[in-house]
Order: sequence, then structure tokens, then C-alpha cells
Amino acid sequence: MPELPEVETVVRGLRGPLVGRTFTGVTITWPNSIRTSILELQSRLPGQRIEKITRRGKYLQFHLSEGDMLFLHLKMTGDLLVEPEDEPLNPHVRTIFDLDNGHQLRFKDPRKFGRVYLVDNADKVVGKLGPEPLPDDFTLDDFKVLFRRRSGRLKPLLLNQEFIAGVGNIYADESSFIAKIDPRRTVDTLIDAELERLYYAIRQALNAGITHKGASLDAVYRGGEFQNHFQVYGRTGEPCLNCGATIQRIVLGGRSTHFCPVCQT
DNA sequence: CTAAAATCCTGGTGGC
DNA sequence: TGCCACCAGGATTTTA
Repeated sequence: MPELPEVETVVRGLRGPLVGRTFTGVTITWPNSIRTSILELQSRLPGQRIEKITRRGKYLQFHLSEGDMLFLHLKMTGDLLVEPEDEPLNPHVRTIFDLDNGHQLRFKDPRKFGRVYLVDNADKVVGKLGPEPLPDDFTLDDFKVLFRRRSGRLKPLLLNQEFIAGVGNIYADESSFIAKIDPRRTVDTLIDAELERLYYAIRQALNAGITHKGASLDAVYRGGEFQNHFQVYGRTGEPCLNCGATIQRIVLGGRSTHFCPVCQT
């Protein structure tokens, strides 16, 4: 469930211990998580220094000294640890990256959904992603343009990474609630005022998540506490914080969806 | 085109 | 207490 705010929090925490370090080796304990050539990963990564670490959507991007890019996607349960190489290994660690200072970057992922990519061109991994919703140069007008010639319901569209990058199930529900829009609405019926509310709601929800260092759910502890500030997500049967009506849970686009049937129209 | 379902996965949970 | 069915979901793939 790491979404944009959770990944951003992880990225910020890794810059201090990792930027400037050089990879010296890779050990793979779950090969399916490597989505590019394992041989190339093991031959090309060692010797490359980490120049900077950034985020694109829900991907972590390691910019490497030879021009390659290492991408990590945490998917549902992934987490990244920086630990001394003599520290006992958690049994859910799937990939181990050796560093030049006796530490290791360990990709821990109980459910094995996480992904690793090493590419010479970032577009091979993130080329089709939609725009980042938070930068100042992503304007309300840019947002409105995204809806042209779009159809279907709102919720699945918000989850579509080629539409907007970084929004997942939690922040899609929170954003729709803040914007007071029913997630079942077909998007070609949304009027300008609603798109404006949604634009600000998405940014508000994501920024609130970042402020609280993301949400810690599912026994996956990252230190964030945004889960204590959810307005609708996971609050099925509880009263709406706005009007007191009972928060409903439905399945939309195959995903659990939480909303207030009174506030959200 | 949209939409739904299946797929990958395992820890946690609820029922009996 | 133990067993088991079932659910969670990001992204992709398949089917309708």
C-alpha cells in the first residue's frame, strides 16, 4: 500500500545513508522480483555510485554514476532497510545490495510483490506514467486537460498510474471525500467546479500524508501515522466526520472503496 | 473503448 | 487451540 506519500517518506529517509555510497554487489533471494536481466544487474550495478535518489509516482529512482537507473517498487508490503552486513537478515528480505561502507540496502517484502529494475533509460520503467500531482507546474488547467476524452468511473481513473502518478487506494478515497464527489461518478459528467475541488483535494490528501510521514498499515511499520487521520478509508460503518452519516464500503474497479453517501455526490 | 476478472503472493483474521 | 477459507491490494494481463 505504499503510495506517493509513503514512497516519498522512504526516499527522504534513504538519502542520508545512501547518497554518495557505491554498490559493491547484489544478492537475490527471490528472483521473480527482478524485472530486468539478473545477469546485467549483477554485472553492471557493482562499482556504480548513487548520485541521487528521487521518486516518480510510486517508484524509487536511484540515479547511478555510469548513467544507469535502479528502480524499486514497493508494491503492497515492500520496505527498505539499511543495515550493517553482520546484522541478522530478516527472512522476508528478497534482494540485498552491498554497499562500500560495510552496510547493505535490504529490500524486505513479505508478499513478494515488489519489483527491481536496472535500466539505462528511465522511460523503460516510468515512461508511460501520468504527471506528478504535487509540483507547482502541474496546474489546475493541466489537471482539467487530463479529463478530455476520458470516460469511466472516477475511482478507477484515479488509480490509473498513466492518468496521474502516485495515487493509490487510500488517497483516491480520501481525495474523493475531500472533494465531495461520489467515486462512482462517470468522469465525463464532472463539471468544472468539481474538477477544481478534486485537483485541490488530491494535493491536500497527498500533502497531508507526506506531513505525517505516510500511513503505516498491514503490520508494515514505517513510522508514519497518517492512518490516524483517515477521513473515510477503513472507516466503514463509522460516522462521517462531516455529516454523521455512516461511511459505506463498496467494491469499485476491484478495489475496496470507502465514501460518505450523503456528502459525496 | 470500458470493465471485470484473473494473476502474483503471504500474513493476518474470523469462523467453527 | 488448531485448522482453513478468505481477504488485503499495485500493476499487469486476460477475457468479455
